[in-house]
Amino acid sequence: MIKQLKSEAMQERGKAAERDDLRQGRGVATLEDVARAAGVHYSTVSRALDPNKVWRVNVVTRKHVQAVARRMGYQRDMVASGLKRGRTHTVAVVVADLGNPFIAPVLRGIANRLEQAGLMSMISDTQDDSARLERILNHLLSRRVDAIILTAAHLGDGPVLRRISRQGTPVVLAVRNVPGIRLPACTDDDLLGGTLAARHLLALGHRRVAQLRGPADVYSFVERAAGFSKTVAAAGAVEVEVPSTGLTPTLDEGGRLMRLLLDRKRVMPTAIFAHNDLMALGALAVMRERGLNCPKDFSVIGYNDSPQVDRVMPPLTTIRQPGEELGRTAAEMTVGLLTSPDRPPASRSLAPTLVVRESTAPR
Amino acid sequence: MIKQLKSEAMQERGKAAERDDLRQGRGVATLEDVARAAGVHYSTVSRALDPNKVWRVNVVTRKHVQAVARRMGYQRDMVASGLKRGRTHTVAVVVADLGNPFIAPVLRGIANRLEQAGLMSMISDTQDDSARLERILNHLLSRRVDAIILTAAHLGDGPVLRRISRQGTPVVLAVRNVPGIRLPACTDDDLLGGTLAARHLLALGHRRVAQLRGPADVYSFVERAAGFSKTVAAAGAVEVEVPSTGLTPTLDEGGRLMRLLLDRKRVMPTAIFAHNDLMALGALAVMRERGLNCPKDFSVIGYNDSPQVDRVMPPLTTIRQPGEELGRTAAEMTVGLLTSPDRPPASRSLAPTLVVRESTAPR
DNA sequence: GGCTTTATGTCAAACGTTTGCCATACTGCG
DNA sequence: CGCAGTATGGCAAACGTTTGACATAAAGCC
Repeated sequence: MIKQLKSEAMQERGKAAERDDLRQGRGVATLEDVARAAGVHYSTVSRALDPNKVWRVNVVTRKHVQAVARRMGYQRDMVASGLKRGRTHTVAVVVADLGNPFIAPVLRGIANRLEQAGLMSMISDTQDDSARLERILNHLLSRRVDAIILTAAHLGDGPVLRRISRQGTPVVLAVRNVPGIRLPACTDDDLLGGTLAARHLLALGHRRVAQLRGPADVYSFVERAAGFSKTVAAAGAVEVEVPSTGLTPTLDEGGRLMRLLLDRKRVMPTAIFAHNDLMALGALAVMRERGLNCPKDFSVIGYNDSPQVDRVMPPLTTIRQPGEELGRTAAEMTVGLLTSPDRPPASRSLAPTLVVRESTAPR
Repeated sequence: MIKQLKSEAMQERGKAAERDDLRQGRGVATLEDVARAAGVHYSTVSRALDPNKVWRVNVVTRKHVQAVARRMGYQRDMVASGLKRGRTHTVAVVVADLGNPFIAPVLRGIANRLEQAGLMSMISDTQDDSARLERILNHLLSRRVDAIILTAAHLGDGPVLRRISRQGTPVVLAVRNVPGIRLPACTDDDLLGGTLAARHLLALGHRRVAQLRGPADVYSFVERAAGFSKTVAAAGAVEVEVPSTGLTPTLDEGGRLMRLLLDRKRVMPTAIFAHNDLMALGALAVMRERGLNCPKDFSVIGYNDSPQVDRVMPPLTTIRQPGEELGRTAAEMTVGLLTSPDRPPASRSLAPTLVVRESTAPR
């Protein structure tokens, strides 16, 4: 009965004010606009719309306020909210190269999981350059992103990452790890991946092999190289050295290394382990332009199982990294870190698998 | 002389305060921290660090403040600044599908241009779903992004876009246009693209052709279809209808349509125009699984010239959209819109080109 | 010397939310 | 009826920056 009255009174107050629904700022309603229209104080509106605070407001008032807010199309201003609460509900995702098709599933995994948690992802591209990375990280810090998922780490980035982390923004490493850093990471087991690649080539009877190496300051490639070399050596096979490593793990660099290898007038390998699919594709292109055939002249194995490499010519044998799962898990860890910052999630390493196609053949 | 004194006094004041450089909040310096350390009012710090306001502060003070700020690693809090100024220096880029390799160059073009203007890009993926798009747009609004570059528009999105635009956030259309909307757009000339595809097939002697259509509510595909059909009809050739259109322009849908076409026990086309490369690839996969050969049994032409389609089997004939340029131009328009909101940039339509490879052959 | 300029810094009010605290009114209880 | 207890809403101070308005002092001018 009393509630009834209350409600009616509110509607009266309401009507009077609703005529000029919005002040004419941006065409967006603020708490104060809604408050005026609903005939209550704006703090009440704030509470009525905050699931964690609704219990502070009477159910009748709440319904009324919510209705008015909905009608006016009120949307909480995340900037103001972010300033006050210190949470922007934004997670930055830093990638090395958006042009690498492998990254797409990772991003999808991340975005999907983050969205479930009400977080948005903000993607930036370092172009595999540490200086750019540092600039980007500073920028992100000043934007107060809630966390950073970094898939573009180089070995030398440790100090910067520690600084960022110390300043209070959680950092989660994905895909690329940095050894010795105390940061949760979700990566592929690259040592195993390199081993699988070597075993496959050895099993096909290859005794002279070579690697087209990715950047030496990226841990993933260091590990792939190590796993590969160790396995090759253990089998007593010989590894032919390519006199350079890729500056970036890209098509062009893969091509450059392949040319370098071919131009050395020395003993040739019969099989090649490219540190990622893009480099493998680059190498294949060079082979084609020199009239060489894969897998006849060279067996080639890539890494990542990027989308579409099953359709190139020849379909690429490769090591599959579980891209989407890596992304999802990294996002999962990030969410965990945000909800309970005290207990940081344990790092995880996911096992890659060998995918045999037609770019590798028995010797 | 006087300035000298001033400077010394400042240093005195400074020293006293610098001992406890930071209040212990987040490990980040605020204007007030810097002000205390430098012995001036925080508004002075704000001005000393704002290129547009430095003239308001004496050169000695300025140098001093800047030095202190640098030493303390001060970084302007973009959230607070955004709240006050109403500019977040963030541009949202909305894409339909990050898994579409064609989008990578577009994004690179956008990011590079925006970065020059001191803007960050925030990427989100609608998965080609209008409901998701609306949710995302609302979210972006509440985050007060400075502008939105939309590459994922559907025909039905007009009202939503108008609403967003009316509420004060500039929207620029890229890649996909929406006819009749008064929004600057930077798109490919899809009508021409469809025409080029048809001409190419006709020139090869094909008289029965079919289209694997992208979503009927995306203008790009409508245009491609129109350009193609018109040209085919004008030449007196016959267009075999596929009894469905792709729900999304993806690999799977391309495959589905191809199956549908093959399963109809009716007259078969000799050439196929897939509305994008992904759909073409999907169709090729189905052909392979049915033991059909491209280009022997069917010539196939795609659209976009996505990265890597020159390496698939058979290398894909396709219509090239200038992805990076599309992105760069859209970003350019956005920057223009932000610097002079009064005079909106004119829409632009870039011409596509035919890229002939091996998936098309004479009939 | 008294006057107006000009240069430079400080003050304080925003921006839109969030939230601890207070005021009020109502409830239940002896 | 008086009092503690509870439910509910308002008040106002933050969050960190920006910026118009003001204060102060020095400089220029007659």
